[in-house]
Amino acid sequence: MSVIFSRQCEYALQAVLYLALKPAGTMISIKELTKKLGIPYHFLAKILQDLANQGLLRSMKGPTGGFTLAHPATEITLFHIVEAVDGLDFLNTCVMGFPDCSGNNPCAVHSQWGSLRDGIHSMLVHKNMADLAKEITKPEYKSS
Amino acid sequence: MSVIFSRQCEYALQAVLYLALKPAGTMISIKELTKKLGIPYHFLAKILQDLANQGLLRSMKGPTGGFTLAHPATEITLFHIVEAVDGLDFLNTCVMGFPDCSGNNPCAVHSQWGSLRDGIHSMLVHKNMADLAKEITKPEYKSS
DNA sequence: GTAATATTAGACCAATTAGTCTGAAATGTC
DNA sequence: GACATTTCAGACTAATTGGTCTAATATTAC
Repeated sequence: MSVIFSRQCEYALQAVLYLALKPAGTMISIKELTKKLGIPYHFLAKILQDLANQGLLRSMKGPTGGFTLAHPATEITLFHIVEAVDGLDFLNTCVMGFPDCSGNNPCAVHSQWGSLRDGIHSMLVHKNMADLAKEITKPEYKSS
Repeated sequence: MSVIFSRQCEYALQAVLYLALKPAGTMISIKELTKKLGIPYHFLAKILQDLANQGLLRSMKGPTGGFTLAHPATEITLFHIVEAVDGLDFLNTCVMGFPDCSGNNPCAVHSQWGSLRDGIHSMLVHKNMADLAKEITKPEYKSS
């Protein structure tokens, strides 16, 4: 199975984007997220805890508690989330799996894959959560 | 861990390319491939058997036996190999993991990812094994 | 202070992917 | 025909990822 991002990472992207749509500082519970996004409760809990530990989210316990972005939506990019969850190895390793592939010992698709990969990299770096929030049309993100 | 192709698929790409460098019809044993490419013997055996069953390779038993391309190198593309090993779901599914993402219900990066994905798709379709063979500089493919 | 509600921590289980091993079947050489 | 060499088939193990569960801790509201 070819894959770009792990399922964990997909869930993280969905959840952070959901948070980005709420007024800054609004605490959102796992319960609400899991309900709106259809992500398994405990699995999502682990992912959010991890993001909180890495400083991307802030969390608070108790009723009225939940998660919220730790930084302005404009300052959180796709890159930050992917980096935190999946890591960035895929931007530096050979697409054909050669361990020694590099500029002076390139594989047969090195340069062509290189520019595609740069396109992906650039998208990750430039798209922040505020950008994404503007483009949302999906019903699962609408109303509370 | 983000990934484009599974390890199986990477190994398949490496092995098929190796075969493409030999004169058409030359039988290459798993032993030679595993030695030159550093891929675990029995694992590679399974992958090659699978490719043979799917009609991409031809195989023969006994001494002087081995594997060879079932079609001219110009007619085997990256696309064929990826399709046979990993499948092509990643070209049709949402990069953020939304099950209902589509043209009339797009996710926030739908169109931008769409063009990157098309670039990948196009590379897979247009690069055939003969093209790749021409660009080889890697030492593991040199000499016998 | 008590109860309700939320995250936190970590052990645990299930499914998929990666990799190993063994024995059988086919083919070429002597 | 005997033997060496190869693929073939399938069971098996190991590692990673995906997902579940339980008990503890913090916070709010009464």
